[in-house]
Amino acid sequence: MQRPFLHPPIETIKLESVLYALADPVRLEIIRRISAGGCPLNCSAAAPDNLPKSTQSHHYQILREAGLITSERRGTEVVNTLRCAEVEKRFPGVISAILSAAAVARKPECKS
Amino acid sequence: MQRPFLHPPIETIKLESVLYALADPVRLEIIRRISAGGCPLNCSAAAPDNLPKSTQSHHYQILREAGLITSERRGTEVVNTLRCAEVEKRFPGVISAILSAAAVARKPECKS
DNA sequence: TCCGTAGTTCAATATCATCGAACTATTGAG
DNA sequence: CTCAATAGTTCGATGATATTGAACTACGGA
Repeated sequence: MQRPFLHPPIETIKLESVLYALADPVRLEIIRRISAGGCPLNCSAAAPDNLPKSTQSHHYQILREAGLITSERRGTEVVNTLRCAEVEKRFPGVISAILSAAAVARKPECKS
Repeated sequence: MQRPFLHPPIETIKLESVLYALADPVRLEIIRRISAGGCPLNCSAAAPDNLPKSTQSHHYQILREAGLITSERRGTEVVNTLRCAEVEKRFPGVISAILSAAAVARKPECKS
């Protein structure tokens, strides 16, 4: 067993950390993909292709520590889930507005 | 005359840059203060006390380049104004949600 | 003209991000 | 059980960015 992932209690997460996590194009894209798919995604699926795995790991760690995702080991892979509802309750409107803006910024339409 | 400040056209500003600018505690506080006051503020007034001026300058530059404020020289001081309306039009809900969250995060109630 | 105020620029150091290489854990095949 | 493949993690080095003191610029007032 590897050392388990740590997920901060929702009431301890900081707005600055959430914004910081989402300020990176790669991380914003990860969150956007998980959100668009509507279901948990493993690390490789959510991250852009051709991105080194060590860099991916780093980004997932930051998203986790910011309180935006939970990560769970499922056999050989790690499944990541948005903590949307919790975050939305703590910082109302923040995530939803950012996700809408990110969706528009990408394409006129996306089957999402 | 010093070299004038550059303000990006609103349609060119990037969501990531906006989030990045607001992800820093100092910059978030600056924006919060200008917003709370409801009127333009000079650099020293909006930034936390005891922060070196060179650091302040740096933060204002980032806020400007992100498209969040306009800066204008008025005699010896620089007056900073939020571009809230424009930003809100470009990324609906983003700034307002973040400002609300920041206000709550600071104090139970703030006259804002 | 000289001084004080407000802010900028520069250069040095400290902090953080990226990525290849080596490693760990788990699953499935033989 | 052993071997190999898959999915991620950890480590170390390098490059980028933040912070800050010191020197500088610009303006307004005595």
